[in-house]
This record gives sequence, C-alpha cells and structure tokens, in this order.
Amino acid sequence: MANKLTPRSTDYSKWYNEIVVQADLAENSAVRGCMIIKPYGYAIWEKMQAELDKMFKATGHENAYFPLFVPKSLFEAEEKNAEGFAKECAVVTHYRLKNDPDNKGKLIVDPEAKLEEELVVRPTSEAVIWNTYKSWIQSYRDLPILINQWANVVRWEMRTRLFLRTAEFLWQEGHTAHATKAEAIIEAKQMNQVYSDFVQNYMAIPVIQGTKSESERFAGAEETYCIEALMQDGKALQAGTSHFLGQNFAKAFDVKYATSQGGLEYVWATSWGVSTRLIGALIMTHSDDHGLVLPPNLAPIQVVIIPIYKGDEQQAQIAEVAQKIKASLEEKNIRVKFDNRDKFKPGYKFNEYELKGVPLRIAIGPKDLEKGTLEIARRDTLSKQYISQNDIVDHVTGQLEVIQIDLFEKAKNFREENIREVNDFESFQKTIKEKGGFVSAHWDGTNETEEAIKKKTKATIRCIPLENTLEEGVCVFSGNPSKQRVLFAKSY
RNA sequence: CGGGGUGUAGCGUAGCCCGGUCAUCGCGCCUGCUUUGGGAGCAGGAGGUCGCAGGUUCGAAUCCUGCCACCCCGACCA
Repeated sequence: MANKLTPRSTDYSKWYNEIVVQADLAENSAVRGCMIIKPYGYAIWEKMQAELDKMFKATGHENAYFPLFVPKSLFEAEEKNAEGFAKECAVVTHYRLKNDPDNKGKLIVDPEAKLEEELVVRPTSEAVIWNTYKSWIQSYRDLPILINQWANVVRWEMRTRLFLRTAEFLWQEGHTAHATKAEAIIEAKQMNQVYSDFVQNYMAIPVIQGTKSESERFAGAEETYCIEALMQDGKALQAGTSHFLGQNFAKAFDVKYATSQGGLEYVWATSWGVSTRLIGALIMTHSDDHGLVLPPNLAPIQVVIIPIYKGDEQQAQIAEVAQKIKASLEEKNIRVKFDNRDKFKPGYKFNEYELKGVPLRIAIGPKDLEKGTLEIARRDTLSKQYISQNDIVDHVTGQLEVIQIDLFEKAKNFREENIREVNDFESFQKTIKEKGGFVSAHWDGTNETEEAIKKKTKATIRCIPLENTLEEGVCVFSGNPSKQRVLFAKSY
C-alpha cells in the first residue's frame, strides 16, 4: 500500500506519469518544456489520430505534409499572425557546428555558417501553406482545397505545463481555400462540429460550441469557432478551434483565382486544429484518486485479464481459459490484454491497471475454474460482479458501451452543475472565486469590459455559445445594454 | 522579466536555527527462501562529488559569498 498514489484530485500531474514525462534531456528550460510520450500514452494519441482522420476524410479532406521551417520573410507576410506568434518563436540562425579550437571535445556554432535568412520553426503552418497554395490556385476549378497535416509545432512559451502547454506539441492542422466567403464559413463551422462530435463521442468529454470574443481570437482570424470543456477543478480548457480567416492570408500571399464569370478574386480561407492537449483534457475530465479513467472508445487496452493461481499447474489451467476468453473477445474487435506475468501478484496488477485506466478487468482464479465463472470489474465505478464464463462476450460488449455513455453523462452532469447564471458583478466575482466553473453573464461586447473583468477576476470569456438564445439584459460589469449571455471562466 | 520557494541515492525525504559517529527513513533495485482472490513477508545486499564554485574553521550537508538549476504565482498562450 505504501506505493499507492494519493494525490489531491486536482493534482493531475500524478496521472501524467503513466503516459508522459517531462523531457529531461538538457539543463535547458525549453527542452524541459517538451514532453516524452510513453508508449501507452502514444497509443491513446494514435487512436485519437485514427478516429479524427476518418472524420476528416469523411468530410472530404486529404492529408499532406509541409516543411518545419518557415523563412522569416514568409512568416512576416501576414502581419497580425506574425505579431501574434513573434514572441514565442524558435529561430534557426546557423546550419553547422564545428570543433571548438579552445576546448577539445566540445562543439561551437560555426560563425561562418550563418544563414542569410533566419528560419522560424513553425508555430503553425499558415505561412508555408499559403505560400504554397499561391502556386496551386489559379481558377475556381482549383477550389476548394481541403488539406490536413499531422505535424509537430514549436511555441517557445515562457511557462510550460505538461500536455496543456508544452514547448513542442503534436497536432493536426487543417488549411482550406474556398471560392466564397459563405463556403469558408460553412467549412469552419463544419470542423467545429467534427471536433465537437469527436471529443464528445470518443473522449466522452462534453463541450460547449461557440465563438471567441475578439481578444481571444486566433491572430489573423475573422472568426474563431471553439469547443470549450470544463475540468474537474472548475477551470475551462479550450479543446479545439477552427478559424474563418477571411481573405487575410490570401491577400498577404497574393492568392487569387479566376472566377467563372471571368473576374479575379482573393480566395477565402479556414484553418483548424486540435493537439495533444486533448489528452490532458481527457485526464483532467475523467481521472480519479485511483488513477486514469479512459473511455472505452480510446483505451489502448479495453479489457485486461488477470489470472490468480497457486503453482505452475494451476497457472497453466487458468491460462488456457484466459486465452479462450481473450480470443472470443478479440473476435468482436475488443482490445484485450492477458497479463500472465509471474513476477507480480494479482493485487499489484489490479492497482497497476487501475492506474492505467483500463475500463474493464477480468480476474480468473481457482474458484472460477470450478464454477465456470469469472470476476469482472469496472474501472469507472470500481464495482465488481461475478458472471458465467459463457456470458463474457455479451457482457463485455454491453459494459464497454455503458461505460462510454456513463463517463460522458457523469462529466456532463458535473458541467451542468457548474454553469451559473449571474446578474451582478459582486456575485460574478464571488462565483468565480469560490465556485469556479462557467459563469453565464451579460456582456456589452467591448474589449475594454472584457479586459477589466479579466484584471479583476482572472476570468475570461471562454465562448459565446452557438446555441445562445437572445435575451435583452445589461452588462454585468458596465451596465450597458446586452443582447445575450456569454460564458466566463478561469482557464488553463 | 517581477514575487515567493526548493536543491541530500532512480524517486520521495530527515538532518540545516544550535558545525563534530548524521549522511536518516520510505519506495524502487539485486540475491535467497516462503508467498499469490486487492499494491506480499523475512533475511541479506548494491547504490551518494549532500546543485556548483569559493570562503570561514582543527573540522562544513549544516555558517558566509557568488553562481546555476528547478518549482509555484504573475505577464504570454492551443
């Protein structure tokens, strides 16, 4: 028992250890702000990639790959975008090292090998991609272009936080070009819907779809659509964004097309992305004091089988039954692990897979051998029951579905309980401070008000919900007229 | 970059005020035997430039000075 984790329920870093560790490669804060993803964690990411990829393709997108390096001049082209990211760029200035003449065995940057033009390590790929699109687009017949890229990006953050804000992270970024404004807006909205579906159906994380206020918008975007989730500690997390970029990038990179009427127009753009941050959201939404809790749809291992035995003979007998069960489950495409390691006792294994968040655990011992039963336990509720070995396939299939739904419902109930309508600034401050969660309040629509509220409460506008009902009211801060409520929260 | 804190074995730590068998304890690791239905028990063992560099002293993990690193809070952000 001494090794059991007993962190505070909001100290998520403990859970990360199962799947990721902070890079400890050099005494250099930026590298330390990167993460090393362990195989178990990467398996979750691969599963997420696979499902997202299917959804992208189902909506007509294709994958492609663009360079890591962005020449500084290209990066500068879209002013707002460049400005937005300028403070957090890694920049390559040289292309060669050489032996240090004064210090044997050491290397120095070769001053002779200075690049004529510095290369920015992409914090996002708009610049490279739009520069490429320029040569791909001449006519309305070339549109739309619907491309997605799986890649890594680097943002040299002042302060990093594992998963939520690492210096390097993995993501996907979609970049599309359209003939009309309406089509581009539809695309941006569509991807917002795809993200919402994925996060809710696969990750079992309830989200609120909406748009960002001007100050929270992506640099260079005219409208940012987002999905916003609420973590167990009452803080909000932006889980995915899709941007309507207007003609900003087309103008910056001079991307025009000949219309069917013979005119010449700038194309309309969108971009959209989700990152490994989603794994952080997964952990912070479902985990408990026993470790990770993974939704069956994403769990690398959905069912683990643990044998309980005395002696080699019994181990062999149980293994035979376990292998049969494993095979019957795998026939139904269920991801099963039979942990027959002799080096660890059952109790140790029980705890280990709880820590890893495996949705279902089957234990088979000598008593079960006699009775033809087995013990099956749910990770999310920690409940156990005995069932007949003959019922295993139906039982597991059913339970995996039930767990997926229950996780979502539990998280959704938590979120609903933590959205509070507030009508005066005093209770706004009190709610944010004492209860956390989302505060639904009227806002006059100005940057100044948003900024003032942020200063006073640390809460920002997380989103203007898509499904908002219009309602006359007065701004919670300024008292000026307002047509709708928006969601405020402290966020990661 | 501002404010606070911490650096002792792979991890987590005691000791620091008051210098001298103080390098402590737990986890993990190795060996052996016994164990196996919820993180095994016993016995033995390996593992440390006490962040780095100076200084004070007969003597420094402990006191002084400088440096370095990391963590938390703030500004920035997916």
